[in-house]
Amino acid sequence: MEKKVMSMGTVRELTGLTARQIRYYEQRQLIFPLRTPGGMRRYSFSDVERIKTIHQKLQDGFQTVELRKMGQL
Amino acid sequence: MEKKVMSMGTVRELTGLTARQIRYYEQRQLIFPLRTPGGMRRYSFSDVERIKTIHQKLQDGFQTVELRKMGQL
DNA sequence: CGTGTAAGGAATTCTGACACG
DNA sequence: CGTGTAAGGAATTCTGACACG
Repeated sequence: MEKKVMSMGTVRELTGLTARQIRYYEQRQLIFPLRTPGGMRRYSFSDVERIKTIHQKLQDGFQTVELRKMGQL
Repeated sequence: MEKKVMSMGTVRELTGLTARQIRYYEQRQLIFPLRTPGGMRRYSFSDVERIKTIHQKLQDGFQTVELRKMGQL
């Protein structure tokens, strides 16, 4: 499940989040999608799970900086 | 591995085949990718394996019609 | 039969910015 | 801080067709 194979659209479907949210988590150094030669992001199933957890934590009141420090998620 | 999550580009990478070949196998009823509302194809890891097998069989001299009859691959 | 390619269009994604609170 | 949105461009994919052998 580590293979980075899905594009933004699929991740949006699987997580229920918006592209904006997903990209923001990356900007905050919480996820690290791969890039195709053309610049497109590629995510793994693990990334999807991580994104869900991140969003959940944010709902619980945490901030992205804290989540980054926590490391695991 | 049944989830249809990857687009053509990823499948091309994982199989080493061209989009033309992959679409042809679909036209021959050997694989059945999902379609996004916008008409884009989505494949699963199982599809990728199946595509590899199909190509191998073709190399072995089989024809798509025969492969379809065989069913399993 | 299985695959290559040029052609034109449509869907998808990307970045940087302005906005809100 | 986390997210929405309009803007313009670039990458990706789609289909139908002509070609070859």
